[in-house]
Amino acid sequence: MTKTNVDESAVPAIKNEAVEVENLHAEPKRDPDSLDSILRSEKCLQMGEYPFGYDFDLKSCYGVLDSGETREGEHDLKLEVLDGLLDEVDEVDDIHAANDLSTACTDFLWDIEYVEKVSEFSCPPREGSRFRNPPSESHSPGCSGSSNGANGVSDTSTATILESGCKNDLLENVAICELHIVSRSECGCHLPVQEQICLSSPDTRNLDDLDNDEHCIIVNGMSSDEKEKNFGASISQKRLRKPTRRFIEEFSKPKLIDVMEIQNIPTGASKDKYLKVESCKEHQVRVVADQGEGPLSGTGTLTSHETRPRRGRPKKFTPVLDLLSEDELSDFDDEHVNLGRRSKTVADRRKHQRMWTLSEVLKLVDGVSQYGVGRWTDIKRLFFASSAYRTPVDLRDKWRNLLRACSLEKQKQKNGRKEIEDKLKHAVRPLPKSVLCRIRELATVHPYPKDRNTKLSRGSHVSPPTVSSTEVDLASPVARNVRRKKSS
DNA sequence: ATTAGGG
DNA sequence: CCCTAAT
Repeated sequence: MTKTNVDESAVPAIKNEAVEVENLHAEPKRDPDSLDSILRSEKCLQMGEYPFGYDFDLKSCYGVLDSGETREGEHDLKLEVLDGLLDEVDEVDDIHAANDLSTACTDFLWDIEYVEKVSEFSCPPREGSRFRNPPSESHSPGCSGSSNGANGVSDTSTATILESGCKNDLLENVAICELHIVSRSECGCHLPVQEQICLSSPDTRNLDDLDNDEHCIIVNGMSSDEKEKNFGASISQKRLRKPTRRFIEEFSKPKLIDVMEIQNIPTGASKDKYLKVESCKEHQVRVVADQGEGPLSGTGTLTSHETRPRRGRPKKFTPVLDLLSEDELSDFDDEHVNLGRRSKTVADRRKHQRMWTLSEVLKLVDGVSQYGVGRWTDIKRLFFASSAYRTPVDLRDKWRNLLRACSLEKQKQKNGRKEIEDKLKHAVRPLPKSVLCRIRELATVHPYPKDRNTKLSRGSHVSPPTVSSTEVDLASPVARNVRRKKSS
């Protein structure tokens, strides 16, 4: 009896999974036929009715997933177009946001269902007739028992969960569930995970030079083979409950760090994550609620679509809980969990870091040369319109850092001191000399507010009109009006 | 809402 | 990168 029961709980999981995959990759409004039926069936699923067979759902889902060459090519087409437009619009973010929204609601319902299942785990299925599990279509390997289920999972997942210390017998079922949760996170349902795959590809330099937008394209451009593989895997995994994004983030962290270290990308704040995970051993239950608000993106460095909502400027709040995105839901949880200890550690603050690519720096330099220092909003509008991350403040911060780097370089040239050499060596990504040059020139034309006095005093006289850089001259009409704080 | 400055 | 104060 127990056996059948497990099977049944697996079935809706699979269906749910499939639907989510669909949601993830097809922004609605195309192909009313299959999509509608899927959505409808999803709805029914939530209500506990299964008018369509398991068979049907799988087929339609696969059909959609294969959309590459079938009649549903429209989906891919649209995605491609979107990706192509990345430089102009931010729609991709919206898409993913939409997905989050749609899945969040489903998950809410699903959680309820899940609780039911667990609570009557040992009881014979009362509503068993609803679930059909045609052997012919069974894509789920070893769904017949808990141990089998665990075997179906990748080593990493298993290790991770063991690491998390799910030793409690009472939690055994939960543990199984979590195995699948984690495995799901590695199945490529979430784009960031897919990106890991991409990032492990050999050509690191290229990635570095690419814009993050371009990352996105790469990710979406994954060969259909890989896609199929991933989705196939995801569908075949039994999953009882979708993890919160925070959960995924925590437990996939080690992998991210591995990738980063291979690439020599400094992990920065990520180290804190380790500590956090460690501490979670003791408070398993808290794992879900107590994590940062970021999606699997983690240190945004590796993310493709990063929808990091900036804390400083919260967009309009939607009072209705059901309408909140998953991130916001997590935040909501956080509010309750954190009520007691509101203090935020440094680790919490610096969770989102996105490495500045060379092209971004160039854009920034261009922007400064055009607008001058201080009009960060304008620069953002003109040069970083496509990157939702990078707020004007970020630009300013980056510029500050660039200047710092330049001055460091200068010091090195002046007196080749060892300290400075070391500092430069440890610098994350030594900037090309040309860029450094431009920055230095701009620095003299548009001195950064704070350094203004020091620079002016030390450099005795700055010669404004003597700028060699061409684009600065081109932009000078604008730049000159800008923010020349009279040095009183 | 934007910017500067500090952490 | 985040936060806060000032504008």
